[in-house]
Amino acid sequence: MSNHELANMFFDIADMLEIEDVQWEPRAYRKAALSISTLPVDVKQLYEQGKLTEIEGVGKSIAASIEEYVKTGTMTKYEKLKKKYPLDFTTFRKIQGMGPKRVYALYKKLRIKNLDDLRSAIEKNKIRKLEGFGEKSEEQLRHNMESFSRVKSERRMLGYVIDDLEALVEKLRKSGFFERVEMAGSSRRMKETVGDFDILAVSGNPEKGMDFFVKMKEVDEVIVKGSTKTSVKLDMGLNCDLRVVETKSFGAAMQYFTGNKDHNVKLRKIAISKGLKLNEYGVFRKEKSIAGDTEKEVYASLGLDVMEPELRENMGEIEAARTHSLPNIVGYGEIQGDLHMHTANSDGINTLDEMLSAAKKWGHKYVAITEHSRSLPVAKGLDDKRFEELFKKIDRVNEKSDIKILKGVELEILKDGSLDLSSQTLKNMDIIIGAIHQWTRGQDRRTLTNRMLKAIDTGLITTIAHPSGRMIGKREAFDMDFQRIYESCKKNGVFLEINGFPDRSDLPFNMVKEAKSFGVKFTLGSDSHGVDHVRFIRLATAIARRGWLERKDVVNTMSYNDILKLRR
DNA sequence: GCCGTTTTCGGCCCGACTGTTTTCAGTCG
Repeated sequence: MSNHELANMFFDIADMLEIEDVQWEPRAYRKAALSISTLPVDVKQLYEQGKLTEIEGVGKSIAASIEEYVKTGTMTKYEKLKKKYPLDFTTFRKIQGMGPKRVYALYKKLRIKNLDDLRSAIEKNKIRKLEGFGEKSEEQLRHNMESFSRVKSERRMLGYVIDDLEALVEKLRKSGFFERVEMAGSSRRMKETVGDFDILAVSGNPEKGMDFFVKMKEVDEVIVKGSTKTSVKLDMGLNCDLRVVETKSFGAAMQYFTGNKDHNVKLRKIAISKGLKLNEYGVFRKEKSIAGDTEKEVYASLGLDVMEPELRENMGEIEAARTHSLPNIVGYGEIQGDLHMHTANSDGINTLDEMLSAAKKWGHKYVAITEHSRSLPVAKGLDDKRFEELFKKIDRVNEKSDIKILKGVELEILKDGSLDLSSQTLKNMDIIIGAIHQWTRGQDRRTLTNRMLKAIDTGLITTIAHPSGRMIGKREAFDMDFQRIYESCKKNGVFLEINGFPDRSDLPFNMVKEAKSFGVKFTLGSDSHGVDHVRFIRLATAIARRGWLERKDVVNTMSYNDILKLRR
């Protein structure tokens, strides 16, 4: 049983209840389904720990359904409804324009149960004759069914698309049709994956502006087009919404479209409690607008300090804003160097010199060169002797280079928690990044946790590389007792890495926030394997910010000399 | 069915766009 499967069942229940015209319950089931589908851990594990109702939107009744399903493999509520509506909701949901009501209308009138039925009905032009449908609806279904356009806009890793997105915004700015263009949505919050892209603009001539937008070469397909809202599919596969608002509403709109959803819902409830109304046009008392041109004003009207976009995840920031206790999160410009980089000496593709000049161009004052160690042969890991040679070379370069190099290693933590190089070699290094890459499959929670704890206890490691081990879309985080690891890191003065390589984005921001509460500090690394990756330090910084880290929590805000002292 | 700065009962975000409608329902974000 996977989270995905369970979430789909609850989405199905929501759809079926909506057909039955049940009030409110569909919303509850959808909310639970959404939380489950984005859960970082296995639901089954939460069930075993008796923590099901800690999931947002899961109460007594839904928890009981999950329990039933875990124990018996069936869910009575689901089965009962499904008997009445034997339809492939999961597939239909992926087709734009096929909501529950239309799905049911097609079933009732044409017995359409699945994609094949739908396809054949469309081929026979049966749908256009139905009440409530017409020729255009049928054409649209034909198109959306074939392209599955909603599915094609899959979540993308921000690190791989953000430069293109920013270039798109810049193009709109330069078009002359807009007075102002800004990025909003999850990319403004610097979320590690984005499902679509929101742009906000002010324009004296929105029709012309929208015309320009839909004709851009980056646009593959127009989904809807109006004078205030236009949605397109970009050639990179992401959907993109452009909204045009008036200047007096710009702050409210930025607030509204930056989100996230839970953050906004909470704000709106606060507004209601104060007798106000909050929407994308402003804050209103009765009909009168009392705030709207700036985000600061909007938040202030609700009794809140304004916060950085990265914090707007409903993770306590609203409470902190109310009590004026928001963190002063680390700035992108405060990062002085990169503490995780590879060159062609191990599995990178560029030379030391090439990496250095790319880092210098980025603005770094120092970088740590941290090649893999010998027990990772796929990455051409170095043994003691080759490290010795590499460090001699680095010493020579350091003498005349204005960008400084820290001598380091990404060191294999072996199967039993011992380290991959002699302590003599390690003593000559400035930074030692302990990493678990292999032999995890056969290890259970206790074994893996102890392996990590043993490595931390050696007192030789500076920081832990990509600590959770997750790979977005490929692999879940390690099953480890992270709280014990945080405690041990704090006790031993070992840092945790925030790895900015998009597929990793590790530690994840919610775990960063938790680790910080244990008093742990962090190193940021791009994990660059080539000059194109140097920019990923920005993503690592974004995760630090989303995890509420301040300047003092981040080692990379220190100078080269201070980091050297730290090691000693 | 869930949840608590409005609450253990009574609310639950709200506006844009589309197509098929002569005033609105459905879908989406």
